[in-house]
Amino acid sequence: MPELPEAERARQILEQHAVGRTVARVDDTDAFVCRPHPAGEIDGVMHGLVITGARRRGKALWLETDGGIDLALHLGMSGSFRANGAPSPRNWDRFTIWFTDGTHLALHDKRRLGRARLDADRTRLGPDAADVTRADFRRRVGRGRIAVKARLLDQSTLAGVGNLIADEALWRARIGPSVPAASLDEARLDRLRVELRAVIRDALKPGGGSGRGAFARSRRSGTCVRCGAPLERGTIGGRTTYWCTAEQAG
DNA sequence: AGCATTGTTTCACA
DNA sequence: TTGTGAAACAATGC
Repeated sequence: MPELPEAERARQILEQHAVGRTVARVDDTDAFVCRPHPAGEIDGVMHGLVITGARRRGKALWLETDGGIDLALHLGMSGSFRANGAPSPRNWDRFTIWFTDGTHLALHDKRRLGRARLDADRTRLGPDAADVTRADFRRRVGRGRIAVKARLLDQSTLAGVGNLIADEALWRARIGPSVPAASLDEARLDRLRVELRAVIRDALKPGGGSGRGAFARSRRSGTCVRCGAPLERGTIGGRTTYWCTAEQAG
């Protein structure tokens, strides 16, 4: 599920169930999720620290502590947070923080592509896609021979756009996903930014989500819900991509 | 059985 | 050196 909107919801869970609490113990025994930390290292560092903030940039999440150390958390492809839940089946809780008040918070992640690590490097992360400025968007997205969709998926260009939101925004802006990023003029870049932000805004609403837009219905039916033309399917930027053959020709 | 999956990192190559 | 694309990563669901 996780793209920017899901990451923001996850951040709110952290805000509600972690901020203000003191860490009693951490289960960091999943070596893959906690890479490169050996088991016990995060636990040792976090023990006794108070969580002072829950922050997000794009899909990257992190908890701030009164020890000046950040705990970075990433949902990967299938992660979510469960507060005070019953133990999940098949040990799908990959990382758990217990607090001194008896509550706990678990990173539930079937595929184990989620991450928990200390002092992660966020310097190469671009501006958050939800509030990137028009000038910034033009400069960062509208460059290079790379397909515009691949550019949108690059987290150092913009932070937060994933496969579904990229397809949805390009469809709404009527831009072909494979056109070179630098071939878009300012008007089209502005249009893309407006639609991208609208997609994110809708997905942040209650009942929304990254795969709940109008284009998601087209994707299921194989037909553009706007014009009725068949959708094309291909691979762009390493991800399966759908687009309308009539409206997104160029 | 085989293929696809809403993400990131690493590696090869131009 | 920089930009680009493909493969690898892990596990599940169809």
